Amino acid sequence: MTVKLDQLDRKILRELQRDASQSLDEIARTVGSSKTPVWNRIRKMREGGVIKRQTVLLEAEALGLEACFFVLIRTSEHDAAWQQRFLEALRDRPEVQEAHRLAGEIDYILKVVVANARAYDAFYQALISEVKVHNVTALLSMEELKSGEGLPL
Amino acid sequence: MTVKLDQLDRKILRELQRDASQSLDEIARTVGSSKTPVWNRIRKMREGGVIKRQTVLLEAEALGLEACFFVLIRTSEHDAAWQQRFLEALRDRPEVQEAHRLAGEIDYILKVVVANARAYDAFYQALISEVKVHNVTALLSMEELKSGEGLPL
DNA sequence: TCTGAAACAACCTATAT
DNA sequence: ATATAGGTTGTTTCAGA
Repeated sequence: MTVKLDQLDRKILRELQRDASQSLDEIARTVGSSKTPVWNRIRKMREGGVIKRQTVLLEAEALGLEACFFVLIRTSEHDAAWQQRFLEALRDRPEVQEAHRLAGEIDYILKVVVANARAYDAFYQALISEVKVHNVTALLSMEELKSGEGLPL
Repeated sequence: MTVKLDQLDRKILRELQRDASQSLDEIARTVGSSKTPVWNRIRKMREGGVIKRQTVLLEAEALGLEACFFVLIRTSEHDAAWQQRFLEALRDRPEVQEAHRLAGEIDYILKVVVANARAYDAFYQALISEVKVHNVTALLSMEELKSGEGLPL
């Protein structure tokens, strides 16, 4: 089920990551190939799940989302039922941009994007009323220094 | 310079975030409008910077990037020159997917994606040799529970 | 696998409402 | 501000090498 990627595939992915609105002709030219092979490779990488989806990056501030928090969560509950409920709570909340289960002292990290501090508090209250957590630390982002450059190829 | 967004704009953005490969016709149909207005609105949102760019989301594992770390950094240096050098170090490193300056005890958080733990150590050693930092804590992700859903509209 | 070309679909502009 | 329509560009398929 693993697609093998050669240098040409990686060049194509690099271009797509940089600007997915380019035409096949443009991509073919910059990677030094022609339309059909580029198209076939893109199709295969889509089908093989290497390319998950095509999307747009939006300016959060323009949408009135001016606060970004990283939330560190410790829990005492580690049973399957609790995990399931926690997972569902995260999936249900669109403010949660990203969630990871961690190794070590801290059990989870979330990236949460909301309108303001009050909206974060509403999120926090809702979350802890749904699932029991031992300790929560919120780190407030003052400035995004880097983002959206895509994976290194 | 701020583009005002109405409900139709937001519906269009929701569709674009979900799947930017859709045709104008499809989008127009699902948001309950027709091609020309949808196209004009997209153009305005592009020009106004609401839509930053169009890209593809890739499967990191398929590219051999199997380790994801969140790195918490404390520093004692807070002068402008240090900040500048730190910023440049981050921008130069493609492993750094995201970087934020924080309020509070912890000064910075990074999201770093690399092939494995050894590659992370190489990154870490390179970083601390370039800029002086007081304290670094790395949180290793065991599992990505949520990502790439896009901003809430 | 790639090339080239033909068929098809979508984009973008202009014009009109 | 939205609809209709046509020229232009881009995508997809299919021969053949």
